[in-house]
Amino acid sequence: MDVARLAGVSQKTVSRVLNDEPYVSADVRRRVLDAAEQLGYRLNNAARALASGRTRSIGVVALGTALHGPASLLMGIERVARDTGYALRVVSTVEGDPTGVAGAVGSLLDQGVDGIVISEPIDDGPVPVKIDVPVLVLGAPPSFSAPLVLSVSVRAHDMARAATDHLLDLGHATVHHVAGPQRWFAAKDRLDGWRSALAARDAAEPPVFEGDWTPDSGYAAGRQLARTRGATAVFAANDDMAIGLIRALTETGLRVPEDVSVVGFDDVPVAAYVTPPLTTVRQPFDAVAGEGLSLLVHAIEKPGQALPATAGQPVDLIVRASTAPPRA
Amino acid sequence: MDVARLAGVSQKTVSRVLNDEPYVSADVRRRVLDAAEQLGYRLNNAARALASGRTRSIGVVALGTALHGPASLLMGIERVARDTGYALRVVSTVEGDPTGVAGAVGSLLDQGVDGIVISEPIDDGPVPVKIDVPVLVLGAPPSFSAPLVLSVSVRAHDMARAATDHLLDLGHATVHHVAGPQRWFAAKDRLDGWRSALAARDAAEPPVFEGDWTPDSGYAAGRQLARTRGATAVFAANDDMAIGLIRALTETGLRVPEDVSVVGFDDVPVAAYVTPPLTTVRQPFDAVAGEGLSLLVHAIEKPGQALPATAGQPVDLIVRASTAPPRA
DNA sequence: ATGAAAGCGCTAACAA
DNA sequence: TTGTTAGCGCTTTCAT
Repeated sequence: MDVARLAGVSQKTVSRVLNDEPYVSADVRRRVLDAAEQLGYRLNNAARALASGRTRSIGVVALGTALHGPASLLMGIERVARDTGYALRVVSTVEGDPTGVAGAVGSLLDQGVDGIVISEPIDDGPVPVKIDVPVLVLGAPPSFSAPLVLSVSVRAHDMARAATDHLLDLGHATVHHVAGPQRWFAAKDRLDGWRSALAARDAAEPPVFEGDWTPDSGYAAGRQLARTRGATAVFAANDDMAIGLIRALTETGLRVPEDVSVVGFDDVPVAAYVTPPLTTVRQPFDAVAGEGLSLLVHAIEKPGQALPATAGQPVDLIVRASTAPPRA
Repeated sequence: MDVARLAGVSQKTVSRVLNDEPYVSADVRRRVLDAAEQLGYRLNNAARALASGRTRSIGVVALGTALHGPASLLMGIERVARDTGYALRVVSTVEGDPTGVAGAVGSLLDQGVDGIVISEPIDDGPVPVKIDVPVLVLGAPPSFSAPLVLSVSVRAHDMARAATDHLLDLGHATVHHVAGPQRWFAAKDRLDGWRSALAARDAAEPPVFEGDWTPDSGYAAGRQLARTRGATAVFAANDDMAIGLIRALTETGLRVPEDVSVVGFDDVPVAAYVTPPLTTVRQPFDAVAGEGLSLLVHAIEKPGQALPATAGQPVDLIVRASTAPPRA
């Protein structure tokens, strides 16, 4: 190889230097580095992967959407992966794709990855793929056959519960829920949290409106809710739907929070600036991504070893002006 | 290789079948496919890349943000890449990273990619990296040394101009601008478009407020603008800032659109549901991603051949309730 | 502390 | 239509 020749050493020594392996004299190291620099040399990743059996990359199955939650999570994953020295390969599960998560995972396996992150998957049924690398599932129950399946939760259940409790604490008799699409685990978790909060107080459980995360669907729910007698508090499964909901209520002459209190979910950047500023709950995307990836990298690099304990994230309810006690 | 033995053919024939190459009899193809299926066999991508010199992957330099624009673009890119049979490797440029785009590109080159997409880059200065694959720049001027640099524009300039013209057409004497951070080409384009619209009508050019895309910065601009005499129309460089701006205006007793008209940029999902519904301009992210990637894939697969002509995207101004003629 | 040889699993080029 | 022979550029293993 050229670098080796230029530095007057063997190929193996170049490999040693470039991989920061021990047993290289400072002098040789310098010569090799200079030669590599001069030649603009970069290690060929395909060859390394072939020879070593490791790709130094992590595959992510993402949802093909620019929604705040999934997008934030993906960016968090990218950042941590890069920090830990792994490259990222991204595949997203498309709406109409019959192969769903299985297809996405298969594609990552074809590409060759050392680990896989499945980010906030939707419920697609079983994943009939033999996975031979560790898998990290973010925000949903693990349901794969793989040598090791890790899971880190965003604690959406607890957050939804806190949001509902907040409304109940304010004195509302019960809380309505505008849910997300129930094929999403994230949506299911929030609904469960809401439900358990109601159950704990023996509050009546009103019928659920199932939206699709868009403000449009929140708006539609709001139109319907405005016709519902005695609805004084609503918990929406994301901020976008909450905003659509508030608009519908406002248009029908109801005031927020005087007539109806609304809580959202996500704390999107505009949540503090809409009218009224939205009470919501903030998801610790970065923390979840960081914690999950550390686990995954650990599993990749030290297979078989016990995993480090993880902290668990706090629930972060942000009270703004869209919630108030019900009128007397 | 096992599959070859099981199917009773040579390794090369297996390769032929799995790559859909011609000159394989239907019978042999079946046997090979069956054997591969039975063994759960997948081609080793590292070995293919090493032997063929192609990775069948495209690298994306993304902005490490979940903002609507960049996130939408990334998802659009992913979709098209997958459709065209390329895997995606994503690196994002981090805020404080001194190596910026150059570092990100270097990392992709290390990984090995057949082409690179630089998505809405910020102005980082020159990129001192020898790139040896075609590069596609989305939404910014090409400024790299590479065998081929393609560029597809979102036409932010024209859109900003249309937004400003809309306000001017309504009868406003001039239009204020809340700009994005000027290190972003996207922000610069919008400012230029605004400026040229004003110049074309000989309208006075008020001082620019430079925000950072967040509603907070729009809010700050709004506080300042509320104190500005004669400000009746504002064009904000994105919807989030427009929403913050409207809040500040409203809090100081000004009404939108009666006292001040506001136009945003992006058409985020909630734009139609805030109060008042926001007049804005929609960026054709999917179309831009699709067009750009087709070009890039063409350049990768048919180097040297003339590129197909591209359509160019229409400007899509969406007039809602946040704009009106100035009061008499 | 350094080097030589073998081979990772494929595809390219050429035969047959 | 199928098979043979070489590598691709590294890392591994074993010497030295």
